[in-house]
Amino acid sequence: MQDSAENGKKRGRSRSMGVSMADIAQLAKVSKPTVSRVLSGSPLVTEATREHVLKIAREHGYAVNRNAQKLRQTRTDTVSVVLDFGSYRGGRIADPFIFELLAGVAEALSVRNLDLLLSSQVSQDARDYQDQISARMVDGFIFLGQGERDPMLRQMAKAGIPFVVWGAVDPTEPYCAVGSDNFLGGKLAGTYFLKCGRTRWLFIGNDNHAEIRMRHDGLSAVARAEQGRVAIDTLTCEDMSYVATHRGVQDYIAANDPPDAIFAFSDTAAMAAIAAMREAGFVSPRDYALVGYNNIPPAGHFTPAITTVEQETHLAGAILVEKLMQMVEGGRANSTLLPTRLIVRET
Amino acid sequence: MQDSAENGKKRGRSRSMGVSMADIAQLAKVSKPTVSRVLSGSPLVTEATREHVLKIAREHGYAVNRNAQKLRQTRTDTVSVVLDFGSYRGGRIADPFIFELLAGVAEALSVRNLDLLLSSQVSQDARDYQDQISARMVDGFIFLGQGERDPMLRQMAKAGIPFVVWGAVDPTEPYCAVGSDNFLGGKLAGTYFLKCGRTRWLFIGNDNHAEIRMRHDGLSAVARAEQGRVAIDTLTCEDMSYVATHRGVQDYIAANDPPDAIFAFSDTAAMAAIAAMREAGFVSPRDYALVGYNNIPPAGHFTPAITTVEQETHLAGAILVEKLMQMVEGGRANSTLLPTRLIVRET
DNA sequence: ACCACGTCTGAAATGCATTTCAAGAAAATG
DNA sequence: CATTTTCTTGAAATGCATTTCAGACGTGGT
Repeated sequence: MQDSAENGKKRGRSRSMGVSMADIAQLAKVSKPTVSRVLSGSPLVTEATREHVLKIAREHGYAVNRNAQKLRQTRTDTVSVVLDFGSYRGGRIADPFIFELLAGVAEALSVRNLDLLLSSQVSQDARDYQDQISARMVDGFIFLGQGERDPMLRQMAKAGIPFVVWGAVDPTEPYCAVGSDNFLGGKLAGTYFLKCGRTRWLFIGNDNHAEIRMRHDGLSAVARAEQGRVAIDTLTCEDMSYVATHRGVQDYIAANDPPDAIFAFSDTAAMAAIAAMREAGFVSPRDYALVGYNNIPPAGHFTPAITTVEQETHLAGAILVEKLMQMVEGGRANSTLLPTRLIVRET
Repeated sequence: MQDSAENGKKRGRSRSMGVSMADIAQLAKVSKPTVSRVLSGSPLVTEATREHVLKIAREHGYAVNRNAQKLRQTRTDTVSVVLDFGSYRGGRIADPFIFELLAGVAEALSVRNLDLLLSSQVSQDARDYQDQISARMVDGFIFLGQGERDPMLRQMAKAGIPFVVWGAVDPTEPYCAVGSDNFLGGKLAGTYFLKCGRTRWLFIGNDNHAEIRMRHDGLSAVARAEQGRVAIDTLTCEDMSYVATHRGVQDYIAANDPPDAIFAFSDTAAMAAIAAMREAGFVSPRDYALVGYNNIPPAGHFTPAITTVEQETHLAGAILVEKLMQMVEGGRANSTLLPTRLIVRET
């Protein structure tokens, strides 16, 4: 008693158990390897055999057992996408940007016929990711936003775990990151502020996040070049939620001179800033210039429309997947900056 | 030559191949079943054995091969979440609501230690889903939004494929759906319009989508009860994107008397309507009452703030997963309406 | 007519963990 | 002390597809 085909014979038919390749082989009067070859599109079978087997397989609604398949093969053709929902759920703010990014990745994976395993339970321990590789669950990881887990990512890179990151591109980091040119993004915002003649700038964002820090640096660089003609201040909110940002701005303008330019780390944060400023009687663009980040769909339709730095999510997904697969196949992949530009909206 | 442990012996050690359970068993001087029991937390092993094996396993970074595991077991502990990114990408509108729903489902799955396979490549053929079950890829499906695929869902239900749907709850359908009480949602909007003294209502939405049709029906029921005191019209846009809705409303008000109340199928659509109306000189709430749907985070911060029907995404996720697992375990599950209420915002 | 070579197909080995069944050891009972 | 239970543990069978390797069949060459 070896194969389920024989089983079937010995212990009566349709046991409500699924059919196996052996069953199809028997029915088609060929061997398992032949069925396997047909189903995987191998050119080593005659057209006649191929059609015959295919017909039988279809008739019986047979589908290759993916677990047996993956067990035998080395690759899993599955990619884990790690997305920290938690950090977005704070204050019920699901930034649409991340969603678009996810859609971009999903699309790119499906083009290559790879499965997408979505991890929402985010671990800070490199070992957990190593385990998933060892367990042959996935071929690699795509991190959407590196958040504050840089040290872990370095460790993972050292361990040779294939992964790519959407986020800050820092050539000194040992891993492959793809992202917009955050430093340039910051400079674009600063240049825009100068063009609008603004001199009291406020940066909203948390420097613990590498992406955001680089935007901050870009903005600061422009300010510094003005040699004292521009004052720049920073507001770090408790978390990245709408609510925290809203409160943060309220508190800020209660305690300080109001800024005449605000650069927020995201369009969502920009919306929060707009609301808080309006409550205090300041409206953009009359009283202050505003720049957000991401160019999420509502940004253009908000009142006021939000000037913002665009991120190309579709392209991002394609590149992330491409880089990851390079690594999975044993190659190296280097970080990439995506085209980054300012979308000016002056209602 | 049977087990990889023996293999190891015969063809030299660390072949850069992963360690298997047999290896751990050998190292720990126990048998494979014992290791298996330890790793699956079976109570049939002594505490001493457990710790000893665990220690060795950890030392060697061993993780159970999930493919071998799933091959042997019947369950896959994986759920496929089907989400038609495509239909949202039209016009680059990623409705944050779907994202929140996804987050809710992801959270609920992770609580139960189930993996989430995200399918973005949406098939209209029931057989493709049957294949995924036959291939032991997943235990069942969660459809986020039934869109226009009702017939297929019926077929799937008949075939006994375990799945649940977020969307319209229709007791006459043979499958399990979870969703807000769309009819009630429509009635709430109508009642609100009456309270505001509005008499020329416009419904924006496509009746091909069951959810939306039911909202329409709810609204119409209220209008009908007014016996002619209320006029109600419908605007069906080309697709559900922001852009199409915006253009649709523009065209509508160019050709018709402007409505004094608008009920839009989503908050995103509501935003589009607001923009189009404003361009024509009408502002809410002065000139017209507006009700959206979903209560997405920006709705409360938009100008004007959007009155909307709330959907509880977190609860939705939990219920969807619970129902699905009931079905996977062979039980039946019946459709459920979630609490549905109007969030009134009058800026 | 015989050998070489190319094409197609099949038997057996392989990847790895779980489950069943039975046996051995230890503890409880008479 | 003999015997019945109760725990622990292990050997072997099982789930299923892919890959390697060797064999079969047919065709072109001499």
